[in-house]
Amino acid sequence: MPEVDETDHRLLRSLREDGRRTYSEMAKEVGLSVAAVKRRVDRMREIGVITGFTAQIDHAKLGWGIEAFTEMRFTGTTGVREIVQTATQLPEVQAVFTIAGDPDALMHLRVRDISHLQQIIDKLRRSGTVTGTKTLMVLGSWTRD
Amino acid sequence: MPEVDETDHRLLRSLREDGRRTYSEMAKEVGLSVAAVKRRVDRMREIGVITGFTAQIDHAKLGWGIEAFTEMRFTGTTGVREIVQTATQLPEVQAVFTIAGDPDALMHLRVRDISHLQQIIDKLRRSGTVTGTKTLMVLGSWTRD
DNA sequence: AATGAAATTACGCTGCG
DNA sequence: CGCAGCGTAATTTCATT
Repeated sequence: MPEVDETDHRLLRSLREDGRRTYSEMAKEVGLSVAAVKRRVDRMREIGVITGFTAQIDHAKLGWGIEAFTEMRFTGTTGVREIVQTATQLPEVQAVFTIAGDPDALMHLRVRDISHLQQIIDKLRRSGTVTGTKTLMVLGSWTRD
Repeated sequence: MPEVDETDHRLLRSLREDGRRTYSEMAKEVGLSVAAVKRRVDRMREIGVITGFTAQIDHAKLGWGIEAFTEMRFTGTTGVREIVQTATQLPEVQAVFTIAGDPDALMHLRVRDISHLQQIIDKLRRSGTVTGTKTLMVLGSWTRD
């Protein structure tokens, strides 16, 4: 569906590195005019290749220093929608991945400290049809870009 | 340590929702002048609360439709640095989390298709001192914002 | 120390060729 | 796609509390 050529990919890479980069900067990078770059970026937003822009935050500096992944298992009758809805209401849940096989879901959590983590896991366990959890504590992380 | 007040938090929320939001928009939101908003955002970048800005991409629309998490275990002699360095050289690796306990690391992967996934897992397994892997295939995901 | 207003520069945006 | 023109935003400076 989307025709995204090599120039578009270069623009994407540039915007992933710095989402506030100006069109004139990118125009120099790819050797096009400012207007052409804007049209390409606008188009990629329209077709949904670019879904948005966001600020990257150092959560540890805001006092949310603990990061964890929790694997969750549910009863056979539990639907995906319920899983996600339960989790999204907790601000500590950064992301929910539904999984093929075992476990049923993987949740990315951010909390202030260990007792906070325990509290959130307890909430998740109590919320409905959870049959088991296993939590992986993150010691360090690296993310592309 | 960063003093981040309630106004700063409102600006952070605003910029996480839309990283290209203008200072004048945010100024209206928080009831300050454009200059004051810019100073606050600049300051949060300086102290490292805001680490950058980035474009959000729909990788499926670019043909990278498969997402997975791979848990990895290593020999006792393997250092964290080696683990991360191995992974970061593969463009398919989106993120690496080193973990307390079992497993030793969790890798977030994006690939074009299943055979591509197999190929990457093979590469990871062969690269050094891996003693075991377990891969969780992502069926669906939800991310805050 | 942080703010607002004013002035300058740069950028975003649109229409036309 | 490039060019050109106009409007808007970013950025710096200065003055104020």
